[in-house]
Amino acid sequence: MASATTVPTKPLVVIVGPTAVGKSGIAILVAKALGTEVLTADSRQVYRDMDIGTDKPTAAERQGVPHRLIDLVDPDQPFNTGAFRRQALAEIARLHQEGKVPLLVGGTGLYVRTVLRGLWEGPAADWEFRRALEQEAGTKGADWLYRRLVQVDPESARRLHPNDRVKIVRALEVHHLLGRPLSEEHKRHAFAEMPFAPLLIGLTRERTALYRRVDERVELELAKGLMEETKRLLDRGYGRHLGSMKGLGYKQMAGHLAGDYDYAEAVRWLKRDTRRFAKRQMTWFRKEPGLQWLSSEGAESPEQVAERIVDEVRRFLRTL
RNA sequence: GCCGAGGUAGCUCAGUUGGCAGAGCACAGCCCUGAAAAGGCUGGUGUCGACAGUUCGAUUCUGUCCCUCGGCA
Repeated sequence: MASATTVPTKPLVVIVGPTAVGKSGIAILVAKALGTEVLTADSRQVYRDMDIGTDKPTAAERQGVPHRLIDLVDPDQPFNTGAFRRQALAEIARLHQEGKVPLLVGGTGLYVRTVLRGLWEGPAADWEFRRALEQEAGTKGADWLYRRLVQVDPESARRLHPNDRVKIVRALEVHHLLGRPLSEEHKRHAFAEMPFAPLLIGLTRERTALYRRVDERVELELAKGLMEETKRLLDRGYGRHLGSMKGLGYKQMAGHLAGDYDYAEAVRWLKRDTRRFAKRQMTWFRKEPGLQWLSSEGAESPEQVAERIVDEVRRFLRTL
């Protein structure tokens, strides 16, 4: 780990942005121009056999550019930020060794952040413990978890809303496993690592144009067979409770297939939820330090955007 | 033309026995350290169709008019 006083010199180019902004296509062009590969930072594309719903580029679309960090696990295998980061660091190290500029591209803000600024090396999820906690919460009332957190880690309790079950459970889990409050560990870590010299580019578009692209992309995924893909996954025993099946697209299609709502509603909700997701991504990336935004207009071709990025990268590499 | 129903938030509608109007959705802002496409928080001034009347006070009652949707001609 590089300390704050040594200036990192190993370059890392990162392209982030909301879903449907056009990252994948542009990234392939940039990677080609730079003679490198694409490292995908996407928490959904890590799952094998989930292709249409996660909008993985096809072999033809990849144009011979190798893509890494996708298809890492089966849909029922646990995956998490830490696993992603370890594999990402390994790929980055390899590319540096080969004299290539690593290019990290994706929309999962947390994954990108842990590569750029580190991750507190705490214990991974203990699903057994979580299940037991949830069960106890079932009998002792909904606010029992929160009250317990107030006792054990008041700082975390102050930062979390009583309704935020997922994060309350994680804080309790860490305290249970380590005997120390999560809030202290996070405060100490503070995302202060800086292993690379980063160039951080955020792709964006005008909001209504972005939302139009979201709707179009949903329609395209449906036309490509999102429903059939979902059915295939369910038939293979990947149930709705799995984290991978809670992703956009699969969640709505599975709900419809189970008879919860009709097809038109499933599509409407998928579009809505994807728009909301894009909005949340924008909120996340907005506060990523050092990020420079690159807004592309509707008329601008992916080639033109890629060219602007490549120019930026060349300028950046000269400064190292 | 007549009869009926209705005109309230961007949309669908609720409501006020007359007292500064409220839900869902849409949308906007935000939080986030091994589930992160997950999970969570916050945000509602809108000529209550127009004009006049009654009233301390009208979106609510009365009258006239305008518009929309049905039905009958």
